[in-house]
Amino acid sequence: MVARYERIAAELRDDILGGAYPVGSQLPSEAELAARYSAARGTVRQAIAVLIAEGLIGSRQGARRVVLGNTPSQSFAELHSFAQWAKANGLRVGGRVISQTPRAARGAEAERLACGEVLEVLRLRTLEGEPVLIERTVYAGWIAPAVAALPPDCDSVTQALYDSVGLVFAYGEHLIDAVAAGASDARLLGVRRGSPLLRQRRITTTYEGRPVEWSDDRYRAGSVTFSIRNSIGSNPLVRQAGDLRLGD
Amino acid sequence: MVARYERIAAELRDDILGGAYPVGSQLPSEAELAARYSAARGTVRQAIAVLIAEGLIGSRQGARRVVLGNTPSQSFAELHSFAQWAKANGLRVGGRVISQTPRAARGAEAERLACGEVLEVLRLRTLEGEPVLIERTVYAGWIAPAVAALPPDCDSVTQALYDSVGLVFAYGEHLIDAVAAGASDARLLGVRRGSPLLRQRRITTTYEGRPVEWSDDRYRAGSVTFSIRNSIGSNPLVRQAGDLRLGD
DNA sequence: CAGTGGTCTAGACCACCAA
DNA sequence: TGGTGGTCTAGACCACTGG
Repeated sequence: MVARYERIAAELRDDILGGAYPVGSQLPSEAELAARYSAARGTVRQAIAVLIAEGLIGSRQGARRVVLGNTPSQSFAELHSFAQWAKANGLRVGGRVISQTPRAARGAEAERLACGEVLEVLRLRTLEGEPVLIERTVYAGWIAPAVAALPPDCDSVTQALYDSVGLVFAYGEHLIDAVAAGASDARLLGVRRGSPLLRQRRITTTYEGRPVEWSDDRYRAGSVTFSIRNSIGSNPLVRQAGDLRLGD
Repeated sequence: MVARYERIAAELRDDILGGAYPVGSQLPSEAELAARYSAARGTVRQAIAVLIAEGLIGSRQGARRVVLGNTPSQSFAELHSFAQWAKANGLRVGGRVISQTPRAARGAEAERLACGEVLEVLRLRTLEGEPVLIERTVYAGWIAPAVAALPPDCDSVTQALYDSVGLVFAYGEHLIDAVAAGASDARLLGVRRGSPLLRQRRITTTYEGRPVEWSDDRYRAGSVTFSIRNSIGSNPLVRQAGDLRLGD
């Protein structure tokens, strides 16, 4: 069951990506679109909110909406899983578990993951055969057995945990910065010690807000880039969650 | 004139940040909130969409909404301006222009900025007196005169351009990755050559989608962190614009 | 000033989750 | 099965942009 506004959004998106509305041009008014699609104004607004959130169009009170871009942007949804992101981009992903260690929670881990026992897993991930990512993931105790039961060459942990125990990685917070490669980072990724790595630390929770994992992921410089689109203004449907923070 | 839904959102936000609804707990139903605030359901939903976009609460069909976090998150709006972000965080910002060069657009610049003549400005920015950021900004020709007229120690270019010519930096796209410090980066930031820098390349446009600037900003490692909150699921009001990309 | 998007209402039906 | 959030409608008024 695809919602009406989703179909309208899809049509408008195709029009924009297809060049019917060039960058800088104006979209038809809400009233026109409502008539064209025989939908209520609210439904059209919902469709437009989707495109605004994708960064394709801009909006402000009193003026016609403007096309800002014509490059498709995937949602951050894929950011939850390296494997799913790679697959969506048609890339061959691989990897293996380097080490897997049950231990007591240390420092802030106990609070962050809301548990005392954790499972630490170190994985090396490859893209098109090249090592690009080191994942140091700490899983909460309650999910540790399911993680430990996975095969060491499992390509998508997210998918595997969904299939095996129905776990959904629903929400995430990500902290992104740059760090120098340590000795083990350098050896595993095949770069020199001290060379720059893009670090993404994230905490993931279930739909209920229960913490699942805390991970420190380090990408080889040049292998991947984060992309964000934003806008100022008071339009609440546009607002992005995220900001620049002080260094830890 | 503050909208009704903004005030409702503010009240709910205060309740969450104040601990009235702990992380993991459930929010009242839409019907309850509508009654409490004497507002229509749609208005309450709009308020809730704000909090969802801030990453404070999660939502899915059929289940009560859940509190996901209780740390305030500024919008990406501040990401448009280093000075405004710093000010919002109570930090003292400084900086100076290192060089300023009018020249012809090179390579992809002409297309990206939709102009032939550009102004390249190199700035060093400081936070609490410490150098943390190098900005290499290329301004489109049409705004170059206004930029050139700014004082060399101008703290907020965004603010100054708004005051002087009414220019608004309305939309932005940001590409974030890690690079090694080059010779001049290292000298200006006071770090060793080859040490990791967090790079944020961005293109900024007006409300009309007209490109204003293209910038390559490099932060000293450890000085700042990007933070992003996301969620999976089909809720259109939640969707974030942004994704992980292949290296350039 | 006309046109446009932003806000708000009141009500309806449906899909989904949990008990 | 009852309650909840997701979708959709039809209409109203207001704030703002632009000529």
